[in-house]
Amino acid sequence: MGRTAGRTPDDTRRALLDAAADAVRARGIHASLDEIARFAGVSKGGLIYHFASKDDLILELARDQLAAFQASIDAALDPADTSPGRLTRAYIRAALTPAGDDAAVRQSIALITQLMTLPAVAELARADAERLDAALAADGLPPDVLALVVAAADGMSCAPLWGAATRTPAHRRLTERLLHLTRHPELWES
Amino acid sequence: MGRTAGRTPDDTRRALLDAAADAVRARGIHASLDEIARFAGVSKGGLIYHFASKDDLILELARDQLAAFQASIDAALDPADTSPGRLTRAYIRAALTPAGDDAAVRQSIALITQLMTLPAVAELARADAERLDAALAADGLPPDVLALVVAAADGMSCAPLWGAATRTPAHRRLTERLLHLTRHPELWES
DNA sequence: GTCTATAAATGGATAGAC
DNA sequence: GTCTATCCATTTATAGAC
Repeated sequence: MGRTAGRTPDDTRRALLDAAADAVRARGIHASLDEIARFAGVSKGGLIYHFASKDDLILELARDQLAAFQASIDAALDPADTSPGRLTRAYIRAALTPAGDDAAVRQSIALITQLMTLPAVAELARADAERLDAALAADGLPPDVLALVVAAADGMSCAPLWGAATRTPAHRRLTERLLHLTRHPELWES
Repeated sequence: MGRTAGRTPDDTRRALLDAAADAVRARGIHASLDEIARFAGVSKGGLIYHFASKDDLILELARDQLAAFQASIDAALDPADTSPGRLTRAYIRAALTPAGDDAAVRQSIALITQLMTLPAVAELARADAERLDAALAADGLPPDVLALVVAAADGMSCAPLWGAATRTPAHRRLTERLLHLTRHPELWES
């Protein structure tokens, strides 16, 4: 008894994580458990059954978001591309192209900054960034070119944070130019 | 009566804004008024005398931070430099060099993201970014070069947000390279 | 101009019913 | 497996003393 027809515990958990993401995006990290729970169609008590505390919920949400970004990098890997810089190209595409419904991926940057209010999340994100940096460093590009390309991609993907204009022709051209540079690093090194 | 010896109302206001900045950096946007007030050496009641509400305090703090960043750009303007790109170079220096005690300027990025939880602050920051973008667009550099250089500077200055490594040799080299590019835009345009 | 005391609201978490 | 009811801590904001 008690099981709501048509929703498994995993479904409920998924719904709660999604609701938490929406609520935090909209209201910031202080979105209340009550708000999140109602948004997911459960009660506050129901939420607490699935996540032991608010901190626990936020930490799991952070894990979920970081995993989603990594998944979008993996999805952007071109199997036919075996040249140096293939991971870097996937990173650029994942960070800058609104592929699929990945407008969400862009927004998740703003979300992560909210989640990082929690020290445990900050540490998780730091470790994740370190892992990614190491992988990129081993991607076969000259360090100077890698630094430029990653910085530019990060800068463009952060722009929405400030409400700056994005998806302008200049930005699209720049994205292409960065991808081109990873294939011809000598253009920058020379 | 009542006036605490040796501190004018403006001094108190300044102390409260500084304390709020410290508290929000340390504890996030949910730092309590009580905390902030004690840190500034006033009572909660004293704080509320100077700022009508917490939202008011946060909004004024955001104005203060944006003005400080603009001031550091102005300070980085080279009077002897009259070539196209002089404002862009000042922007790069302000965003990337820890001049003076401007380690605070770097940290203020993380602070602003916290403050943007407040919709009024988000709007303020958006308008400020728009103003800055317009000024940079009128700086005389080819749009493609401007887009690259600003994106790369933004990306490097955002890196600490993720706890990523910063001030590495590669970053210092990249900063110099970006400044160089603003003086020789044909290197990228060609 | 600043403080104390307190009101009023909200949020996180627990206990136990169903 | 989920909900209701409730407790307790925290927080913003007010009222009024000094």
